[in-house]
Amino acid sequence: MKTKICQYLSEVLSNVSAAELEKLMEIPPEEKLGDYSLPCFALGNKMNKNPAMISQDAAKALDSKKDTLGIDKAENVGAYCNIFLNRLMYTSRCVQSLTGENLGIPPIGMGKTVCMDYSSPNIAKNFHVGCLRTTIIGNSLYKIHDKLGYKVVRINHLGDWGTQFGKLIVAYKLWSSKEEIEEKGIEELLRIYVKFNNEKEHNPQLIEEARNWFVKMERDDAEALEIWEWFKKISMAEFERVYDLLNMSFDFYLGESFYRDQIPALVQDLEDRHLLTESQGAKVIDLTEYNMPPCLITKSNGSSIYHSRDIAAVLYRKKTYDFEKCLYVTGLEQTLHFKQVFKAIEIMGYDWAENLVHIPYGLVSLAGAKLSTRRGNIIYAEDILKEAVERANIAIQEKNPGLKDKENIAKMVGVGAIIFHDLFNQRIKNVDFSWKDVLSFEGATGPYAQYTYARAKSILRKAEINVTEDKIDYNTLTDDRTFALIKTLDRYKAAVLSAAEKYEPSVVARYIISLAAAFNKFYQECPILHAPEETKQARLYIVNLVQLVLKDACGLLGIECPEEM
RNA sequence: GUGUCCGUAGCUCAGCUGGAUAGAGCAACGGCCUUCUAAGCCGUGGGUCGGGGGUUCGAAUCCCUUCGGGCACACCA
Repeated sequence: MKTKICQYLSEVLSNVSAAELEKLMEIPPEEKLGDYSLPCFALGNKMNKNPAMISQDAAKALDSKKDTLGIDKAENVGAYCNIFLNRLMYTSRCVQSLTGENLGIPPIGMGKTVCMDYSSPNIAKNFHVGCLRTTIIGNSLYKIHDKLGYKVVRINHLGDWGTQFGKLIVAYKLWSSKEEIEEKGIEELLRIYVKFNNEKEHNPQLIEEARNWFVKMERDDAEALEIWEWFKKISMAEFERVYDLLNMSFDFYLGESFYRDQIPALVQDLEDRHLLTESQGAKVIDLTEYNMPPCLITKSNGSSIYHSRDIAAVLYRKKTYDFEKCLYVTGLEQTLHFKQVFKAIEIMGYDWAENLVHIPYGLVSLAGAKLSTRRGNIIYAEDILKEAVERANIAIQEKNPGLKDKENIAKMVGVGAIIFHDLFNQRIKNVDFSWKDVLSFEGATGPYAQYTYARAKSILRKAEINVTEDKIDYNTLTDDRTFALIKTLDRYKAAVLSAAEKYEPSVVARYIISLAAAFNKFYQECPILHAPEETKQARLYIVNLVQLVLKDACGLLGIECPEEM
């Protein structure tokens, strides 16, 4: 509709293309100013004419063609040409689009592969709030890309290689035992890891031993690898519990260790390309001409480091999956790291370096202080999720004690609240963790969206009829509330596309809230089951669309919607 | 110090590819359950968009500068 209007206007107004007009066209701040508006100020210069006159001409021209363009009226206010859409035409077009394939969302990613590296927790450390963010954001971006037709390869790049395992081995030998670790699991691993970090302050020799153990690991020392495998197994069990709670999964668990045998070839390759320089015994890629610190490839003791492992990993992924894009969802603090890695790929001569995208998110703090395992300033993902489910249980007990399948619904609601809370704000924002905020079920929250869905579903159940699109009398859908709701439904496609373009799930989360709010207003003012037959059928059809879009959109965030709550 | 991100209502944030009186949610206060789930809806109060310049017909939005805060700056990941 908008396109048609702009096309026509470009014919009437001289010297402006339809595309330019479409870019200028905006949605007025207030409903009574119309559905679309064309500010003509910028056209003034271009056409060497008074903007108000242009606007007047545009309005006049549109008015004369209103039937074919699907508008009710166009009026000139100042230098704005305000356009009021014909609600009948707009509504039917929008409803038809949503009735079509995939809720009208275009498969722009068809035939393209995207690799995603996210979650990637560190072995031997608990899965905490920070890990929760990359997991939830990454999962949502996966769902969004999947929706758009991309083939997504989800890779959990576990932090399962590196000097920290040398530290753990040293700590294990000094302060723990097989029995203690078998008994207490990850808690014990964490205890000795913390102890190591405290002890090394006054005993620098420890860190040297740890590095040596890591060198042994890289040389396939049997004892070292056996201990490492064991620690990894213990950690994975905990991670799996969290992923199960979240109902999230991966295509591959390919941790850093997976690439260890590819490092020598990488070093040789870099050597051949004359990109490596020796610096203090280490091999580095010098990046001073790009205004960056050097990119470390091997340490002075010969062992690999996260830069080299990330480079090896992306080369492997390109070779194996031939990705269109490779996305990395990690904390903001790793920005420089990825800039270096991407630059290294670029100067190795790979033009696909520009398709590597770091998707950073802000830091999580607690009571204003940095999260720190050592100071006990830490919150575990599992605890948050369980607490939220517990709160949801209590809420159900209060609000709907007769509900069936309470346990499952409490899980959906509690986990939904956590996921939504993590996705509602732009990912770049730092968050200070607050139990009160995270466990809120009112206002702009996951449970609000789920509740709205349940309300819609409840109506459809009670209606006991199935309305088809051809039965709708669009004349019954032209009131302000309903029209506002339909206009909101119409924004779904744009929201999904924008979220994908910006790698920003919050766009979808915000959209969900606006749709839920529009529906709840509609619900309040427009009776559905008690409306006259024609109106009832048409409204039921809209309720059905709302329900479909809500569920679909929540799905893009990784949130499940219960049929009742 | 260098780089980078953030600064909008009491709190948490939208808006930032420039446009009409700056929007939500929470918190506060006041209404609405004999009608489709009150985890809802309606209303009231609350803002020199960190400060200062500049560009523009027009700046929360773009540029410069300044202040405040976060993060990063090779042998941890």
